[in-house]
Amino acid sequence: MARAQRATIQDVAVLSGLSICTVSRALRNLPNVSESARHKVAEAAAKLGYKASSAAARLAGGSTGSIAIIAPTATAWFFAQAVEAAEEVFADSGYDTVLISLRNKPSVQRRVFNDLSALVQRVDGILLLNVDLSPAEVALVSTAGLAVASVGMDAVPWDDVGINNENAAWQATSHLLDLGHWDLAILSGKESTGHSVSTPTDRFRGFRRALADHFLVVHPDHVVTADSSIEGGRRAMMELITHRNLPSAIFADCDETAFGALMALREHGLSSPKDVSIVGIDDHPMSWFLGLSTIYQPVADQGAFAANLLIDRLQNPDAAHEPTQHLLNTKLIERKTTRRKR
Amino acid sequence: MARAQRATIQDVAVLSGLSICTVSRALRNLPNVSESARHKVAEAAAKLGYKASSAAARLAGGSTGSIAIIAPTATAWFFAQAVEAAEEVFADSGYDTVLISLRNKPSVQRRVFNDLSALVQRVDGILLLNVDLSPAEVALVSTAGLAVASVGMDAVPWDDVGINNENAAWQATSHLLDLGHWDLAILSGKESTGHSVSTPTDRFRGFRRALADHFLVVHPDHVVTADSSIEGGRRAMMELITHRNLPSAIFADCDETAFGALMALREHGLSSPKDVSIVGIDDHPMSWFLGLSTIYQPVADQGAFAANLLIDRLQNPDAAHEPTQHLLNTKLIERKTTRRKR
DNA sequence: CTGAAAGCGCTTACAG
DNA sequence: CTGAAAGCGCTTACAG
Repeated sequence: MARAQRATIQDVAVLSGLSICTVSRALRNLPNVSESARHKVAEAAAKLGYKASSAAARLAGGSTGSIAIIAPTATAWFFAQAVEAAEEVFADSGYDTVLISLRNKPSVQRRVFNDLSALVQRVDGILLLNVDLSPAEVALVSTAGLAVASVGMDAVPWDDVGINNENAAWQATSHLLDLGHWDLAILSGKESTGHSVSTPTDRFRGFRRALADHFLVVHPDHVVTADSSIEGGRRAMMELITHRNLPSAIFADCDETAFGALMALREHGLSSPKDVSIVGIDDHPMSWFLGLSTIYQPVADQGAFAANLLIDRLQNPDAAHEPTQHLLNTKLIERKTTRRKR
Repeated sequence: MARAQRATIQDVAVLSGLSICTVSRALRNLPNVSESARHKVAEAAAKLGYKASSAAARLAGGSTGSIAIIAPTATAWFFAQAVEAAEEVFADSGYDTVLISLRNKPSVQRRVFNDLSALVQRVDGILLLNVDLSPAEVALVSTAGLAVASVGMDAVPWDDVGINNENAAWQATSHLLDLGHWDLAILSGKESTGHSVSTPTDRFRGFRRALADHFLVVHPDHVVTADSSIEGGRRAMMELITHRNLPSAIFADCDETAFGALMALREHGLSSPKDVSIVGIDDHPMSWFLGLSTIYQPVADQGAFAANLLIDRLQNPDAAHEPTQHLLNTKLIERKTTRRKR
């Protein structure tokens, strides 16, 4: 099976009556090409349906036309959203997106970053989504000579976009407090082991600050660790119900944790908001369905925004530029799982 | 920022004391290389941490080391699962995966398949996930000179893996019938407009056949079209409740449709299984949570299986080979939304 | 079994 | 503003 014969830069040069080199420059919008030459080249290229060979371009030192997205997993709702949004931005800018899932496994993460020098030659940039990097890995990435951007990462020497996690948690907790609850528990995300993702820490901090604003302190018994999943939330809630004591309101670190909590409640013949108010963070589509009060965060927007920052760097490689952090707004969505304490 | 200096095939040749050409052959496990040469090359390559430049290999006519996954969308639960499973297989075989989402837009699909000749030079193979292709597109793909495999597609000249949709629907419907229900409605997926995805048609057929097995026929009023989403299911169920009449049991074309139906029920002060039994297809993680009876289908397995078939073709390109279709088993999971009619 | 040579299709200095 | 030449790092016939 022969592959379809494709036009080469040579064909464009012949048809336009110019040299390969001028064609190359014209096609890449480089300076020092006359308007008439530019026009002829564009015309010839269009007629031939010419597309540069990315392999040849890459080998000769040009761009690869690909951007890698590295995510802790590709299946979680948050990441699927962010990945698709970024992919759209990349595709519209003419880039292929190479998807790399760490599959929530440290061993895979280790392998990916060990082989970074191999990846570097295959892509022009890397978009990191909430990847918990060690300082060594951060250094590796930032010296790889690629454009880099990320979503939801901290203290990192490249552009990042995320939300203010402390504030989001503060909003959620304050909502509970404003409803008259003073007996609060938190189902808290696992502290990260790396150094570039501090989401759980920040959210806990927001919880504590909201309490402090009401002259309340965090009760150790009312801090239960749950990995951010339905099952994790269910387990944490079970623990709270059976081994500790039920507070009147709960802040769940994310919506999926809240779903699990709701489930555990039901298994014990309890329900929300009757027996306990619950608020999460995310605004997962199922939250609407389940009537979960939550803090909305724009997920696709974060992916798209970071992707656009990356494209900007790629297009203005030499523009001097300090790493920036962009925080998108979150918003309380009151539904049915929170109500006034009585 | 200079990219890290990488070892080339030249370096390996010098260190091993052999020619570039022998190194190339040894590295690719081609015949006509002595054991001792193979050994020396392996050693030198390991010492240098050598990795072939995929750009150079590709340009010279070798493989690209990439495989494209094309999916209708990357955000739906089903596709996120299948994509991650396939990505794992590809990564373990040393391939990058290029993710292409059609974003559920015909215009994007058109663009992707128009530009197929450009994509062809960037990847060694294509994995299609439930992509509803026109005959022209099928022809385009199958003559592209690439390895191709798919999930959930029909009448297609390459390997496919899926489930028996007619049987799955039959299982679901028979479950309802076995519980004594004879007054059934179906929330049916939209008929596809292309020619290579017949999931909705097959599922409707299974529904009809199960009824026929009990000497029952499909009542037109009890066939409601719903696109496979929560919102679609909700709308369809609303239609059923307000403009038609409520049957005693419902087969929803997929779990997300069933979720929407459950929601509509609740909005009307009704509930399942009290007022109506509901069964879906998928075994979405939320189904467990909501107690939805459903037909389980292995999703990650389908993605992984198809990915492996693709890798096989890539590794044995000349093995004569008829396109095969592999059907994985489905299984009824009884939970709380279905019960005996009274 | 092994190697010298040509070439894949671009880009990058370097002259003009 | 334009072009001839070299070279990116591989693979593929073709000799030996």
